[in-house]
Amino acid sequence: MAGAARLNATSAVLLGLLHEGPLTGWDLVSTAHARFGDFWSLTKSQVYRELAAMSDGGLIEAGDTGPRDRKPYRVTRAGEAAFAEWLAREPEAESIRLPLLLTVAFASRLDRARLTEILAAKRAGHTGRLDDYLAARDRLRASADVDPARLATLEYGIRHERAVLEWFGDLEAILFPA
Amino acid sequence: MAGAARLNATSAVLLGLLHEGPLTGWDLVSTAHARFGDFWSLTKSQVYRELAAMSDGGLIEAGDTGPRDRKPYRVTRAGEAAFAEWLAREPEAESIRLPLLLTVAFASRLDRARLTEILAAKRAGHTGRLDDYLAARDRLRASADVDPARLATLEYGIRHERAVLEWFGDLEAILFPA
DNA sequence: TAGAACATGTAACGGGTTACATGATTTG
DNA sequence: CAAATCATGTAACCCGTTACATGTTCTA
Repeated sequence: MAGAARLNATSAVLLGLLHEGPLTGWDLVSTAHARFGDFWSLTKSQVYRELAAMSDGGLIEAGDTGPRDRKPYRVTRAGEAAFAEWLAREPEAESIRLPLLLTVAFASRLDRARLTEILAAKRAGHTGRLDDYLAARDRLRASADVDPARLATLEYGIRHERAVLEWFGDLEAILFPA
Repeated sequence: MAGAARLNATSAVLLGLLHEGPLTGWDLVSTAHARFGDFWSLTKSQVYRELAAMSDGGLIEAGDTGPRDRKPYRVTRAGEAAFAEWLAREPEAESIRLPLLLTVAFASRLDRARLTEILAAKRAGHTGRLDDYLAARDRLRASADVDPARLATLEYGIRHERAVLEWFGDLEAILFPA
């Protein structure tokens, strides 16, 4: 029965997507990547593993196998309950792991030219991502049915990237004061 | 010889700290927490595990055991080389995992009052963290020997927190357009 | 002298990543 | 008919977290 092992965030994401209709593992991978990839990554190994576990736990059920072994899953009542409980809980603290800041923290031990190179590359990456987010926002706003939740998460990305880019702008001045 | 298994970021952090002089596992835990905790967390289990592994790999060496079984480690030549190589590499992409954004992404399935509650709590947390960072920056600037690298990482935190707080300010308007 | 802080570690688990393995269907 | 894409999954590893286990030294 219910007491099922606490849902982890990755399964919860999958369960949440399945609330919109049956999907196969493959669909879940691509949908999750498109919708949440910017702030929650997952791999197909995880997806198939969690689907198997949730199926065992009675949170989802597989429907009839279609062409190419497509196996659509749908949420059960127990799954709906588990998801509702997960969604209403206090969200975990974000786990922060920023490899670039480690490099910066040890900047004094790094050749300055190499450091500049690394920073330029990272900066370009963030610029590109900001552009992507802005373009996505434009597209979203222009579309018929704007999904406010998607707009909200996109907006997070935009503000974050802008902040990071501002930081890059001041970084050399901070690291190498006159 | 060298070909030693690629250094992971957590060992690299420890190695980097050991470049400033011998430290015990205990010292490393507290120093790493103080210096990098804002963007790279680690636990003592990891520290003792990585110290053992690096010692096996010849990257560090234990000195004489002191009182309370204090066991100071120091970096070897091989360790210096491994760290230098690690530091000059292209930093990994940041792994992003923001549980709050999952909650926001599924906001439409969540009771609005509960959502507001969750957002308020998270927002307060970010406000507190920003205050901490600002205070730390003041202290750092006032100190005799300002460490530019520490200032740079702190500055990242400050800009990030400000951006997040701005986002919170607009969030309800985005999620619940008039 | 009791409790806090110091100090070391192990064991077990959870979950993210990568590599491996296989085959079906579509499309050019 | 070849190549790309679709589609499923397993195995092994790495590493972060939590709980467990033990003992020492300082300090109030």
